Amino acid sequence: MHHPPCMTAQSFSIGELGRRTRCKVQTIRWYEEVGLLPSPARTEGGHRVYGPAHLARLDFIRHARELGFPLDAVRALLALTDRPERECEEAHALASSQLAVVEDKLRRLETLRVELARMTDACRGGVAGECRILETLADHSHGHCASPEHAAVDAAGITA
Amino acid sequence: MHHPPCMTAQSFSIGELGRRTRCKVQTIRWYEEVGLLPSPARTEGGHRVYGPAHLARLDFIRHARELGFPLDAVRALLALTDRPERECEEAHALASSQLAVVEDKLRRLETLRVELARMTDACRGGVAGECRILETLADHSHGHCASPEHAAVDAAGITA
DNA sequence: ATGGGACCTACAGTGACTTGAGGTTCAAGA
DNA sequence: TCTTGAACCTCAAGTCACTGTAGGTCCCAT
Repeated sequence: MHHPPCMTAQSFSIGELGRRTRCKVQTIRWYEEVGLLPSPARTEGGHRVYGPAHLARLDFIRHARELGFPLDAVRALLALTDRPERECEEAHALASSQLAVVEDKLRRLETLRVELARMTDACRGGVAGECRILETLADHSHGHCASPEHAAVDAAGITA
Repeated sequence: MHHPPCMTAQSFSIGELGRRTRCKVQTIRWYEEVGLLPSPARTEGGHRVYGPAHLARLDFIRHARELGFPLDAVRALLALTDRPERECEEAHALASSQLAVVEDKLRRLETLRVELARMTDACRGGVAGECRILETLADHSHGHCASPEHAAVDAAGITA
């Protein structure tokens, strides 16, 4: 078990970068591939070598992703940090639309929680033929209340 | 503009089934392909013809999906309805694990909501270089509190 | 007979990665 | 110096639950 290679304060390997950002190595490589993270320098043998700028940028990306911003929004936010003289209206718009998305999901998940809780509560064990859970699922007139056009939308997904 | 074809109480087309279950036609075909919905009879010309049993089964599937059960769970639940003499323990286990998933997501989304609200609140307009939103995202020591091993897990996804 | 909506198959694309195969490089210990 | 084996490399395919497209066929009211 040896220590990580090329591990200084200024320069580190992809594995070390992953450790510092709680990000999988493959994910880092993928962010590079899709242009979120600039291609780093390489060793003679072809291993990636990162510096503090990469670390900061990846931290930014991870934080934004953890808040549920889709990659396109992350890209737009990164572009803003690269041009600090521009107005930050766009950042505000992206953040508040993400807030709206999250609030909407909270409302819908709460509805699901209530129905699931009712289901599990009603089931008193026994045979599948008499199971309340299965009955509820089979009930044609179940009480979901999404608007028609958004009926089946993303209720499974709830993807931030 | 003609009325839907072969549209009786007992037998109907894929389009009519979709209308009755709020389910897209392609999705129905896909459920058939992956074995959730049995292959229906066909007309001479090859059009699918469904009956009440298909309608009931698809309603069941849609309802379970809307509650966020993954397809494998839906498959297991359907298997139980097909064997009503078996114990419903499994249904109970599936429902309560789904409830736990939803509750976990609610907790995490609430955390996100608070942080996003704080961010948008703090931003008072101006130039990107001074934007609170961008600063917060860039802040290395941001206050997310997920456990280490679940840190970046699905915070973007929040997939039910 | 005709027009055109509804249907058919087959395949590609989505988001955001994850997993796998198969091979190469690096650094520590002997 | 050599060996070991974790960490690295590329490329390709798989995940989930669909959605969308292309190019054709069928059905049925007029």
